[in-house]
Amino acid sequence: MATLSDVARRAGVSPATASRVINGSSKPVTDELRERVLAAVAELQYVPNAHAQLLARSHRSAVGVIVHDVSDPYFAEITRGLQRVATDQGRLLMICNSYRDPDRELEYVELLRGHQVAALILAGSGYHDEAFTRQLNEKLAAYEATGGRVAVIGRHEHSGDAVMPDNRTGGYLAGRELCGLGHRAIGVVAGPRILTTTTDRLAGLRQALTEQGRELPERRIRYAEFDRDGGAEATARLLDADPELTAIVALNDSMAIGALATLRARGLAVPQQISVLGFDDMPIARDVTPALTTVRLPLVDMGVRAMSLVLGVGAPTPRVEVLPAELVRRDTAGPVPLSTRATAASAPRARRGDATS
Amino acid sequence: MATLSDVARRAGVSPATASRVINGSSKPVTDELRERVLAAVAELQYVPNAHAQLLARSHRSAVGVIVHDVSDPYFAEITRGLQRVATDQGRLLMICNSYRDPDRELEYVELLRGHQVAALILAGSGYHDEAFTRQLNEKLAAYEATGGRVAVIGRHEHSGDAVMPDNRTGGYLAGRELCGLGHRAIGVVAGPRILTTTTDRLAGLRQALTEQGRELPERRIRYAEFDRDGGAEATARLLDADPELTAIVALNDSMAIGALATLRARGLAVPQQISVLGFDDMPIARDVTPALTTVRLPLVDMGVRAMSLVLGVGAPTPRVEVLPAELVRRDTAGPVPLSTRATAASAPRARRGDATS
DNA sequence: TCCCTGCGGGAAAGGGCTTTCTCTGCGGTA
DNA sequence: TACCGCAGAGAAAGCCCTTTCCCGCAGGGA
Repeated sequence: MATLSDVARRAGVSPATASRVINGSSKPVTDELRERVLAAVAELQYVPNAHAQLLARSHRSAVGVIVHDVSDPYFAEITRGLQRVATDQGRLLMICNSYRDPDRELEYVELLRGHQVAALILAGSGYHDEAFTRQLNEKLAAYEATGGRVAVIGRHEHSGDAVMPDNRTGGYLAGRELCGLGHRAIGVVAGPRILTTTTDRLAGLRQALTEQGRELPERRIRYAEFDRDGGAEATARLLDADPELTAIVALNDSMAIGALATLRARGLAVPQQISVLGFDDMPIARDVTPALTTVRLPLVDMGVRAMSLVLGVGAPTPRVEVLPAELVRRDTAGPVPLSTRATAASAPRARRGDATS
Repeated sequence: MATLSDVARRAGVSPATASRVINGSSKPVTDELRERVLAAVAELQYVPNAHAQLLARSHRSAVGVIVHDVSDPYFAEITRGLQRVATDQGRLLMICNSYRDPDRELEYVELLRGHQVAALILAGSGYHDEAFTRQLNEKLAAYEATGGRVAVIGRHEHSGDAVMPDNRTGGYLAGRELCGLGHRAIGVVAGPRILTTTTDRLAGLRQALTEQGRELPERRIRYAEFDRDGGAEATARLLDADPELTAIVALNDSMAIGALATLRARGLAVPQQISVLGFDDMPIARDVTPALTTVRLPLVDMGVRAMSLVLGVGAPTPRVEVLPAELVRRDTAGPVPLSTRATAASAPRARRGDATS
């Protein structure tokens, strides 16, 4: 690879001058030398070594992002928001997928710190795990002590700036909607119980039901992976245990899509025989049939806010922005069937839950 | 930020020794010194400066990837394959989204070169654009001249290693299937015509129709963005111009989903009144209703192959691996309606194509 | 006893760039 | 004419690591 001194030699100037031309330094360089340098750059196909630059420059520019999985639409939307602001400010983003593995999350904090990022954004649910939370906070604190900025999206564990979707109210809205439609036997297809997102949404849901004098017993909750297959499988288990269910709340849209798949495989009509509610309102929610009734979260906006917090001026006290959840009525939630499911014929048949495959 | 010499000073050793302990060098260090260094690292929360490391180490380890958009399921799947191999070999991936902007693609090649990546993978369609192709090839050649490895996925423009989905045969399969079902009035919802992926798929489709003595006139093709909204909009335009259509081929699944949305909005039953075929078989294809009949591409495998090519031993002559396309029959393609759409009542009504919103 | 060997450790030379500081030479002022 | 100031260019000091090279020392063989 050609280096800066190669360029300088070829142009007959010092490396200092070459550097100034290439970076558009404020220091003036005569046009003739400038031309010569530019010509040499073109001839040698010179590209500056980014590591050397970053090492030599004192100021940090890139921003590190840790998400569970960018290809998950939930995070894809958040990332879109992050990108928008970052691009506007000429920042590069380094995005890492933790795949919901706490250890990997910890590793990535180190890695990004090692890459001298100016700021760090952690998006995704927190964990009910004391030891992990403490470790993470230590690492974040160490990073902040050296001037790094940190913001989290959707997790409580960090004491600094945060953008929080109102998961609890979202759960509440889902519960209230279903109660309003007359449902009593409501099952929940939940994400991993170790995630705070799961428990927050569940708490809101439970509160709504309790207020209406109904209940949400543990036996009507199934925990699984927060994805399509997890939703399909959890729905199958739920139905097997309790064929009387008239509604299912999935704690995110991916799971809801899995739930719809299982219901379809079992021949249960949505929403005539059973209602389904999702959560997040990812783009695909409107394209499934029937279109998914769900709780919308302003995902892109969450990303925008978080990035703005972290790139803007710091605040003496932590800022927490809570973004509201909102119910989006589409076609998967309807009134409770009059006969309360006298027609639950197919449930026992399809025991194996093969919709998951 | 603490530096290596801070650690060394605190441990009372030389930076060389500290470095050896931290990196697990092959050179032996006595246990006592090792302990002291490790203690200092912990106390100072030391994290090595990645840029300094990369600069000091001669060998390059990271791999650069340029895709159109990771959050697009097509590329998410490919990326999954890339990741799998890279992780196995302890390589870091730097993933960049070009958002189908050729200039951005060029920029990212430079950027990644500047970051000293060991290899470069470009995934996504090529462009029918001489000037761009030449520029890109120059840049890639310059990179390869300095020992970089390059592989492309799904584009012909580079003369080196390549992994190619068999787009043409895929298009052919789609066409043959539709012909077999008796369709004659077939419309195409296509991606941007500047993309080779679009033209390759179209070519295969056209070949199949021609073989069956049918034709695919330009007026039955609509070009739009390669995404859901593009598909919805193109379908609306197609239907407005030609209400006699009995089948629509969308050149990728996202567009197919948009097409289904438009058809639903217009009250056209799929597949009873009109058939729809997709392309790619992204995961969501089986979850829409009716489940999408589509042409499957082995996306994950494409990623695996490309990464293997680029990390394995080089070959004197370029290797091109063509991966086969395969028709997946689900529920959106059916026989041509007997009455050849006497019931096309709703098409003129919904002129505005408001399903796109 | 002497020399050689090998082990554990440090000194120092990069790696490629930015940026401060220094130097030269010119035009302008007193 | 002597001096000052400044524009424009270069020298050199880092930035933070890794790794080679070298040195001192202890142990073993002759």
